[in-house]
Amino acid sequence: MAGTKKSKETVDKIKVAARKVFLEKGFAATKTRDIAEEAGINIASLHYHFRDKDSLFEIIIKDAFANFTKLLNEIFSTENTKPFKAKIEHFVVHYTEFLKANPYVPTFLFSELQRDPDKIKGMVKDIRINEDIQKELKEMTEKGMITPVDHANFLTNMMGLTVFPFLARPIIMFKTGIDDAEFLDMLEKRKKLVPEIICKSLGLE
Amino acid sequence: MAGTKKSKETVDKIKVAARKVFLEKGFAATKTRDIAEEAGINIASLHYHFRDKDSLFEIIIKDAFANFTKLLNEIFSTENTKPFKAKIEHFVVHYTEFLKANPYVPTFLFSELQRDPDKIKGMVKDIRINEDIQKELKEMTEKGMITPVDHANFLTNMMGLTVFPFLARPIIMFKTGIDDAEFLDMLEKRKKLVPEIICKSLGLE
DNA sequence: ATTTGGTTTAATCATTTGATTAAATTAGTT
DNA sequence: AACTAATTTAATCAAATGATTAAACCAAAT
Repeated sequence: MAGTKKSKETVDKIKVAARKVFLEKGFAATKTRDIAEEAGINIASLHYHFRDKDSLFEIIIKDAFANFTKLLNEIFSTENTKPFKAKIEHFVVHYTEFLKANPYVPTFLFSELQRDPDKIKGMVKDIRINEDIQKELKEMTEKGMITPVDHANFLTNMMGLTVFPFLARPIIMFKTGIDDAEFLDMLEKRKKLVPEIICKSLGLE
Repeated sequence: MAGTKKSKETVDKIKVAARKVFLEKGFAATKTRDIAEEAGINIASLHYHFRDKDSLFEIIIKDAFANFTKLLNEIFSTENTKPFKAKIEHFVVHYTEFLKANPYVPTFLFSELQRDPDKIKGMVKDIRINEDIQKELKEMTEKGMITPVDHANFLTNMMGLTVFPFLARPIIMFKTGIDDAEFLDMLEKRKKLVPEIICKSLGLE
């Protein structure tokens, strides 16, 4: 077919641009013209490759969510034989780095999911982490290694402590008067701090 | 002056409606017509009492932020002589109840602050909590009661553990398969759990 | 070189949306 | 009751915005 190659480039340019603008501004504040301009293409071309604003958004948010949750499954897989604390460290390090590279993702996801909570159902099913974590927590409890915890609270705590600094970043920076470098340093230290907090809360070690 | 009383009612109706719609949908997704309809008034009346959409929004977001941070100052005031753990419990209980009554506030604030980070400067200055907490943490450290922590991490952890469940609520509920009642129960238990985690992390008690 | 089919563009449409205007209405004052 | 000033309303405007159309363009096949 003719022109196929060039088209693929355009599709990619649009996706990259759409991802950038949607993540920064959210769905409603994003204008199709913003995306077209960011991509350096015509608005009509956008509609030629993607039916409309909604379907383009659908693709971007699904992708963002998949990226965000991808790591989870690997790290806490039962096939992973690392010590539990090492898994937690792995989690915190990986998500801290991911969020440093994708700072807009959490606010974007939470805010768009709040506007359309049903959207979750189609996206969250890939997360298979629960069963594995639940199993490992149960085993460790039975061996007397940790205080009993349900996996919902465990995950909430670990994710909350990891993600929250990124959500509250402007407030933290402004109130403590630290600059970007110092904030990054804080994140760096939290790679050790957060796993310690979680382990202490479990009575582990 | 004539009509003053009726006008005050209208102003209140508009504020209540604006708060509701802005918090649920965010600035960009909110149409002035949505607010007018919710308030049961005419669009022009909205512009008569508030210059434009922006200035109405300004009022709402400032109010939301003030409400959100109001409790902070009281609870951790140096004039408050409660044991430190009791202050933490107080914090978690109060914020959990506040967020149960105002579930849209965190996502709304984080997402709007991300879109316009400079807006913070005008809003966060009322938070006087830092000095007091910093002082109390320092004193306890010197007395050998706790492991050293800086107040930025302390606040981040305490707020993160308290607020995060509300942000991730739809995900938590869907993945764990719990219903509203069970989620509220989880929140209830976290009123004890979170202070324990924080205290353990400090080596307190 | 011409044809063919996919792709891109400029121009334009219809609707939405923030905002305004001028008239109508209401409540207090004389 | 008539007047006055504040408030509310219906009607409308201008700009922004999502989407479409028809023509131009480009690359491969014949």
